[in-house]
Amino acid sequence: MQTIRDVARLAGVSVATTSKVLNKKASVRPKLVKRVVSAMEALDYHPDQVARSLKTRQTQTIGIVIPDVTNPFFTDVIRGVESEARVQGYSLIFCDSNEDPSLEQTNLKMLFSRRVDGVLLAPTEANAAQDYLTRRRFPLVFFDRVPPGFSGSAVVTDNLGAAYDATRHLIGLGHERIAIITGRLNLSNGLDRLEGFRKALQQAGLPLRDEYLQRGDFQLESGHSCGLRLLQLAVPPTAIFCCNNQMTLGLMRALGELGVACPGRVSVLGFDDFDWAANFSPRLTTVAQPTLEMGKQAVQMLIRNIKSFKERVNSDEEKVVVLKAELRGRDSTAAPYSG
Amino acid sequence: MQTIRDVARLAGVSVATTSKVLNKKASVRPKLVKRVVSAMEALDYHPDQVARSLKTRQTQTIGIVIPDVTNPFFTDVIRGVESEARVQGYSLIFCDSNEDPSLEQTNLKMLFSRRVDGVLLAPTEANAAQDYLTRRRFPLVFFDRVPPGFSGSAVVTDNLGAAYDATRHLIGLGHERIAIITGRLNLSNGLDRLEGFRKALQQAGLPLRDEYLQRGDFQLESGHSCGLRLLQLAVPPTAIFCCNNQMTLGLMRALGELGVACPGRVSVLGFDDFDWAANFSPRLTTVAQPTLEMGKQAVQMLIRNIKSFKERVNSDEEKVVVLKAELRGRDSTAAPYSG
DNA sequence: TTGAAAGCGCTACCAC
DNA sequence: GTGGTAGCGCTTTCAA
Repeated sequence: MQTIRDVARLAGVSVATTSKVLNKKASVRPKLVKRVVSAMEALDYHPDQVARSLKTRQTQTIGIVIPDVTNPFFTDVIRGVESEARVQGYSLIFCDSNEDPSLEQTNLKMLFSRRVDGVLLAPTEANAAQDYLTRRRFPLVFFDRVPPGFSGSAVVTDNLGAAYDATRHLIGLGHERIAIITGRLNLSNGLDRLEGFRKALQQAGLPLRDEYLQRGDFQLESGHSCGLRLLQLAVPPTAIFCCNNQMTLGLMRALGELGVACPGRVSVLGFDDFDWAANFSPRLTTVAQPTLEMGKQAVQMLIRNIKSFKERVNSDEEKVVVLKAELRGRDSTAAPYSG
Repeated sequence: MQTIRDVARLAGVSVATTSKVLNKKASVRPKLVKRVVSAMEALDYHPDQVARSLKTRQTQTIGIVIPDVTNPFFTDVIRGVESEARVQGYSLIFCDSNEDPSLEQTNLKMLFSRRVDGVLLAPTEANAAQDYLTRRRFPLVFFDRVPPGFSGSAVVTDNLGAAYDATRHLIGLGHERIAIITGRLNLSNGLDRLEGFRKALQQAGLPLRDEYLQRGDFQLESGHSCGLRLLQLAVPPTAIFCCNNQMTLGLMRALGELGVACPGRVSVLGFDDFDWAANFSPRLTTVAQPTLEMGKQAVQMLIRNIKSFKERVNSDEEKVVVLKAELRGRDSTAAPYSG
């Protein structure tokens, strides 16, 4: 492995000068620049980022912790994160917490030990990482979900508004027996979607029966079991609002097993859109979150935080960007069955 | 930020001893160990991995470069990679090459500069990274796909066998007019699937008409356009073998647009399985690759390579592990239409 | 404009 | 069993 000394020697200049050329900072005589550059090429020199990081106290690396790589929502966000990070000169250390708070904690510690400049986190628990933010005042941006009563930096979707609009869509179609399969209710994404649903029902003067509120956990299987329960009710709902993509898939399986037609017998409106939802059968009506945008904005906010952290400016650190979702009407929702 | 000196001072021992406790290597009196450990806790000390890496010349980090995070096949592999890497004490630097060879090159250079201990790569081009492998003799394991004539370390699916079995399935159903939508034909995954298809046809004495061989590029849109072309032929095929998931989705869209029933009018067999395929309508018959296994094995092989690289053992470095795929028969394939 | 040298936090060698 | 210290490759004073 070639070092900066090798380059300096070959170019016949000092290590200091070589470093200056490398970083294009101080002014160096063009003649020397040329010599150094060609020495670098001749030696196929790649500066050691590790050594550089040790000296400069920054790694140009950000960590990202998500609960499930397999969920298309998160991979769509990651796509935005990855490209924005690269453009800004940062690399990404990727961690999957598997929706496990203790693994999340482990990952966070690892990232911290690796001296990442900042962290992007979709937390699994109310206060797991909150800790790190406040105790260490470490650059940390939440995305997708935040703990209730959160104060800090985050990029999220307007879940309440999106759920409200989705429910209005169902009501507008004429549905009166509308059920919901919620996600976990410990964080804003689950909580706000339920809240928006409630608000729309209330405004329309529609009741929310206990048995129409099924608590899921954002995993496929809970969508399946909640769906089964809902569809086998004495008076089943004519429409179901399902709070994320994995559960929607589970719900559709339940429909299939029971031979319940959609949208013939029951309309389904799912939270989260992605390529395959548009070609599901029936083509799914969904709430599409601005995933790419969320990823990009989260990176940008994090980098701003990193900068102000470095300069000990604590002013602008706390804010939440709220992105709008979009309702994509397709074939899984229709007027209620009346026969 | 606390350093090892702070810990040493508080514990009343030397830096050397502290380091020994930290790395559990040399023997230290239990009494001192205790003092050091509690000093670490008191100071909330996190050893600086950057400094450690500089000294030890290893980062305990592996880089992974994939062509598309959004493709469920790759995210499934990543899941296996992530968990195995974590268990083995490695972190993951994640890069998306976006199927762009020059971006792949950039990513590789970045990883190299960051002194990752090794790289996992699903290449986009025949000889892009091959270079790095041979010139630098850097620990590198390919997965999913390798250049034709490849020699080196890799973990791949038995694409030829899987495609052969898939085609046999179609033939067994009674199909004689069988078409294929291929992927890009520059790497083993595209090449071998076509080859397996050809072999099965040939063995059955079935012809492969020119117009039944549609060249796609593994992207959704090519599946769509190839599908359209196939279905509008004067004598359309009764079955289509589609060489990856994204193209299968595109193909299903084409079927939908043209109102062609599946499996009524045409059977579809897609390469790559994942959660949503099983509930697509119709439920898709697919070839399921052992994605998790591929991820795990690739990591294990890479770590073996890293070890032997470190010890300058060049013996066992070149080998290819071939994993078996599994045909999952569902509803998108049936006997040909005969009316 | 250039270069000598200190030092980032850690490990590992070597002397005790 | 313990500790002093050189040095990993780099950046960054500071003096020339």
